Formats: sequence, structure tokens, C-alpha cells
Amino acid sequence: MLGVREGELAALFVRRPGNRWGLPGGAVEASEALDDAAEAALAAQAGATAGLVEQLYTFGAAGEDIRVTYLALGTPDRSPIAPGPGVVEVRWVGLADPPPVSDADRQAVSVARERLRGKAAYAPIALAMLPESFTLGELQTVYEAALGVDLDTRNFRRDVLASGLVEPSGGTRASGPGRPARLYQAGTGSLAIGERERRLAGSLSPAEWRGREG
Amino acid sequence: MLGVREGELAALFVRRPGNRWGLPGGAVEASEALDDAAEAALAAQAGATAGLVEQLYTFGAAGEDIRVTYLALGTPDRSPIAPGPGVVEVRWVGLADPPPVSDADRQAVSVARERLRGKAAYAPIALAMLPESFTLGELQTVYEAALGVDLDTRNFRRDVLASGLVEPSGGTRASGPGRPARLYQAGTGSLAIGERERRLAGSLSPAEWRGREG
DNA sequence: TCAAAAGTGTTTCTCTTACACCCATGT
DNA sequence: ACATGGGTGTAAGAGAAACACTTTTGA
Repeated sequence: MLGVREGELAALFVRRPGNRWGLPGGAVEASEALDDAAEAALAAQAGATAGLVEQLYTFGAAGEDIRVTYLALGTPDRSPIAPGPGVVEVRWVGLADPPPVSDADRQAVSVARERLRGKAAYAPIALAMLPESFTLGELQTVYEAALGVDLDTRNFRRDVLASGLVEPSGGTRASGPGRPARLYQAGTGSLAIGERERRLAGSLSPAEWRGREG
Repeated sequence: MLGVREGELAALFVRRPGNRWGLPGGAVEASEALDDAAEAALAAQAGATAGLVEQLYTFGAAGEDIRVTYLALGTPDRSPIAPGPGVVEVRWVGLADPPPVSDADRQAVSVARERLRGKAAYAPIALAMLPESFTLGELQTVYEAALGVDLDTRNFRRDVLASGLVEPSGGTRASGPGRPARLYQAGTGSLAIGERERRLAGSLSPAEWRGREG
């Protein structure tokens, strides 16, 4: 499960006996559907619930078990986590400084980040990484972390509000000094965020950028 | 395997004993990697080779085997096909009028079309559905079938040529009356095709369109 | 000579970007 | 009073879409 904490991407890792860090997950029982198994593993091992779960990629090398990986999105430090059976500790860890995990898990995280970066601009993914009520500043922070790009505040607000992706939920919230921010909640509608800005940030030509992932 | 035939999307189906139509594929042996197994099944059962093979989606309902589906692209009526062991007939069938197949196969084809539509505009996928040498008219036809949209010839040619996606291969080819067309081959470079046109074709607002698949 | 497909530039318009200052509150 | 984050509009530029006619061949 990925989320944004302090403006940076973080992932939910579990520590198993013997100081072995890894992602939540494990063998799938014949009685469960894959999608259910993914959410169940997250709940059972980490006590966590995701705002969005979607399949990532299925890895299968000769002689190994098949691994079906999932991308989950959630809210670090806001929703509960609790170690389950076979788990010693559950922790959100910034991706800038990840714990030592298996190559397989590292690969999964890498694919997840790539997916997030490619998809966040189009789908209302950011909402899955925020609590029900949030400020536009928080929303922008999540987009910036997911996309790995700085966004222009005025353009961002104009586009987000015009799209109907969010709607005002009424109140305001003050956090320390500074003018209190209006609160928003998810609306109906979706949005494309700063296409050109994203391309330029990676300093790719439009053509190069288009072909990047596809 | 999908391809474009007579301006329409077509899929390669196999007929197994008992008049049972379906997609190439089957159980994976422990000794093969998934990606290899997909290409091997295509070759063994249909005698066909794809220009591009990529993983689509992994389905897994409770109590069923896990199905890892792949999207393959190829050239109908140009590359060889031959029924292999356990297969009575191999045939390209237009997707407008598909044979009776299992729900699972129908689902896979549906996901494949969706993926193709979402991806064709960005990635050099069209080249995988054409022979080595082709005309710009053929290339445009493939794009139109894959995207499900009509493209403007002059804009298309301008963009394709400017992008370096293709390069002239020297000769020309005449097919019936009409001016002979110059032949092209794959180049280095990629391209975005008619973004706005595609959105409008589905009569979605930009925002709606963006959120479509992601 | 006619039917059929290939090939070719320019103009308009929309969308994206860049950009700077005032507002409301906590300390 | 000042430091901190929230909030707001416009103008310039780039990219996409629309558009019609000439050319070359087979029949």
C-alpha cells in the first residue's frame, strides 16, 4: 500500500520474525478470488484498509510460484494499522529510504510507483490517498508526490474546481499559523493534471514522453 | 492475437474438437516463464508469431484456476497460421461477428480491445499489426481500427512523418487503380495520434475522457 | 477519359502555461 | 507586527483541428 506522507511517497511494510521486512501478502487459498485475497492480506497482516486496490502485474519465472501483485492506496498516519499473525511490526516507510526487502518486493514497489506516476494525472487516484475531508493544499501535495512534479497552485486549483473532481464540504481547518483552508470532499468528475508540465519535468519531448509507457 | 483486416479489428481463434472455439492458450508448465508460455501457446496451437506480446490481466475467481491473459498483435492474412495438436482449425475472425466462445475468452477479448484503444495512440503498436513494409494509408487504417476513430489524412501524415515513427523504405506499391503508394518501414521514434479527435469521437468531455481508463 | 487512391500547407482556435499579490489567522 | 499558509485572474504562446485540390495510375 502506498500513500503520501510529509509530501513524499511512502509504503506500508511489515516486519516478520527474524527481522525480515516485506510487503503484505502471501499464498492465495483456492477459496478466494484474487482481488479479495489482496485486500484480505492487507487487513489480516497489517490491519489496514485501502482506499483503492487494483491489480498491478503478474510475475512468473520458470520454476517459481506465480506472483500476482496489487497496488493499494491509503492514508499514512491517519488510518489504523496493527500487526497481524506472523507479523511483528507494521510501518509506513518513506520510499526515499526503504527497508531491506526481497528483490521481488522491490520490483513490485518499483512497478507500483511507475503505475502511480503514469496514472495519477488521469484518474481520481489522489482521493484514495486522502481522508474524506481535505484541503486543496493537501490534494496538491498528494498529486505532486504521486507524479513527482511541482504543480502551479493557481492552475491546479482552477482545473480541480472546474472539473468537479472535488466539492466544498463546508468547514475550514487551521493547522498552525496561516489562513485556515476550506475543506473539500470527493465529487463526481475526473481530471487531467498538468500534462505539459509533467512532460517537461522529465525533460522529454512530447513524442518521447508519449512512448514512455503507453 | 488481434490484428486489423479490411479496416476492422479481427482476432485469431482456434477451433478445438467438438466445434469448440476459443483463444489459443492452456495450462502453464512449471518449467516455463509466463511470457514464454504465452508465445509458445500461440506458436504451438495456431502456428502463429506475434509482432508484440504483452500481459493483459490476471483473472482469478474463487474455486477456479488462475488465468493470466496476454495481448498479442499480428498481421491477419499475411503471416502463416496452422492448426497444431488439439486444434482443428485456426482462423482470423472479425470482432464484429465473433464465434461462440467461453465467457472467459469473451472477457479477455474485451479487455484486449479496451487496452488497445487506450494504448494505440501513444505506443508504436500499429507497427506490430503491419508487415515490414507498408503504406501510410495502411498505417492510418490500422490506427483507425485500433482507436475506433476516423483520423484526418493530412494531419496524420504530417504527424507520423515528423515523428520519425516510420521512414521511407524506397519502393512503391500499386494495388488496383489509383496512384501507387510509397512504402515505409518502422523508424525510431514514437508518436501521439489525434488526442482531441479521439475524445470528441466518444463525445466525452476532456475530463470525462481522462478518467475513462487511466 | 474516367474512376480511384495518393499526396500536399495553411489558418483558426482551443488549451496550457506562466506569472504576483492580497487575505486570514497563530504566535 | 510578523511569519505562515490560503486564496485569486489574465495574458501570451504552443499544439491540435479543420479544411480542398492536384497527382498518378489502372481500367
